[in-house]
Amino acid sequence: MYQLLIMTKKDLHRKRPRTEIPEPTLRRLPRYLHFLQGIWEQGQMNISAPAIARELNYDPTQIVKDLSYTGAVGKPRVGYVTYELIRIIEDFLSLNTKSEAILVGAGNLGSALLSYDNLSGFGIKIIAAFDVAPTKVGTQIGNVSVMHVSRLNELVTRLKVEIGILTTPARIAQEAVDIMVDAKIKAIWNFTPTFLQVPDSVVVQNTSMYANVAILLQRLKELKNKQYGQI
Amino acid sequence: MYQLLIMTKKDLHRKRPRTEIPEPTLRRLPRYLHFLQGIWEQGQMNISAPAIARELNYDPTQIVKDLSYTGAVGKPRVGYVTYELIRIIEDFLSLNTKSEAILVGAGNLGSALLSYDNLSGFGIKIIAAFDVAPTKVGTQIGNVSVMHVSRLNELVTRLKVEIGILTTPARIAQEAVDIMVDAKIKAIWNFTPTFLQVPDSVVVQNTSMYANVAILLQRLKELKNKQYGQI
DNA sequence: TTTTATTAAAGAAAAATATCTTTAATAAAA
DNA sequence: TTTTATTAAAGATATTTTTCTTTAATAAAA
Repeated sequence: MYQLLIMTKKDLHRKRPRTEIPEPTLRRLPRYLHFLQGIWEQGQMNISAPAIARELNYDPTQIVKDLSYTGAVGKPRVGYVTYELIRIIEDFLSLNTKSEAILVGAGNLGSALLSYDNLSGFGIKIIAAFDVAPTKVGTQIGNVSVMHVSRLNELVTRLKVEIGILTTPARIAQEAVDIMVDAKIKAIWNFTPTFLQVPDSVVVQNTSMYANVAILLQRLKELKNKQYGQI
Repeated sequence: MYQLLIMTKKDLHRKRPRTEIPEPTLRRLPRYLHFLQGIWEQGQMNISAPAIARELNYDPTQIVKDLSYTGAVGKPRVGYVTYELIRIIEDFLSLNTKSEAILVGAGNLGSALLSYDNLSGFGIKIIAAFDVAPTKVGTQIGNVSVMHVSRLNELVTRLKVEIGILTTPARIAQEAVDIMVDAKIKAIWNFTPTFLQVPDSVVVQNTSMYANVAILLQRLKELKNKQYGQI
């Protein structure tokens, strides 16, 4: 992911100590949050790390470590204050400050995200969509206007949008990214299976349906092998 | 993920050596595949691991290791035969044998997946969808019929469907999963933020939009800190 | 042919991550 | 009050994953 030629990964980590949250932790935090919201609705005022661990089938110390990244501190014999912990995690994940984003590629997946209400539920608000198809341009999908890509730069620059969601066909993904980077987009959520070329000043998060299917099918295969193997 | 009480993870791995493909590998394989399809279309007959590594910014030996899991072997000084490698990876990921799946929850995200043509492009074919809303039941979304959940068990059992896609609201996710498990679904692709309780004989693949947004926003935050921090 | 450069493959080392262990704090019970 | 059980936090260990190193193979060039 890092495009380093001279620096090794070791050097990189020496340069910025403790600033980078481990990705596994970031993947678990939303899960904790959802669980906490559930028990909060049921009126549970406090929760301990071991209790969370039991419910979610995790290691208790892992939960303590993950939570410590957010700055949350618990009390011995009591645990964490449920609503405080929820607020701390939400703040930490920037889920409260709705970041504005634009979307490029209003095809199947793009339209889905545009009309997917829940998207606003996790810190991102799509304020505009872009496409090239005349059938799409000028329409509204889920309260968001679809404009021609030629207007991307002007709008993004003017409104200082930092996040771009990429849902174009893979074929033209890099082209779309170049336009985004040109308009000073700083973070790209990539739903295409393309490996994007971007400068170091831009972060890319890949959400590959392919990868998820691959893992699911593989685990299913392994499960079957295991069962037949046991006899 | 494994619900073991007496066995430790160590024991587990001792029991099935070399059967479990590392998840990072499974995440990278589809990326290699996409890249290979690209160069194949451009008429490139052979490709070496170091060449792939240069293009995708990976470590060359990591690519060799990942590919060796699929059984692919390359020739020194030539590399791999492009089309053979594509076929081997596709076979390995079961992308050629379209597995049949059902979908539960025909809301925003569910409808999106139903009308998302590409889904069939990666080894899964949704043959039926289920919901409870009278406005949904009886309709067709992307050539797939939406039926009432009460018909799930009969249909899944009769057609021996093994894969279930979960796109219900989080609130009723576990309920829906119980129905799926009851109907002998063996693999669940979970798009809800819920932690699902399933028996050991069922595999779950979580695709959490929340987690992806969390990672993206965090990396963006870190990027800004880094830039301001440098001055 | 013989040499040379390039490569896959296998094994070792390093880094990242998860799990286990110990310690200190503290609320609840005696 | 004093004791006890439970807990968070910190540190140590183990595991997993990635990266580095070495070796052997072989196609292309001399």
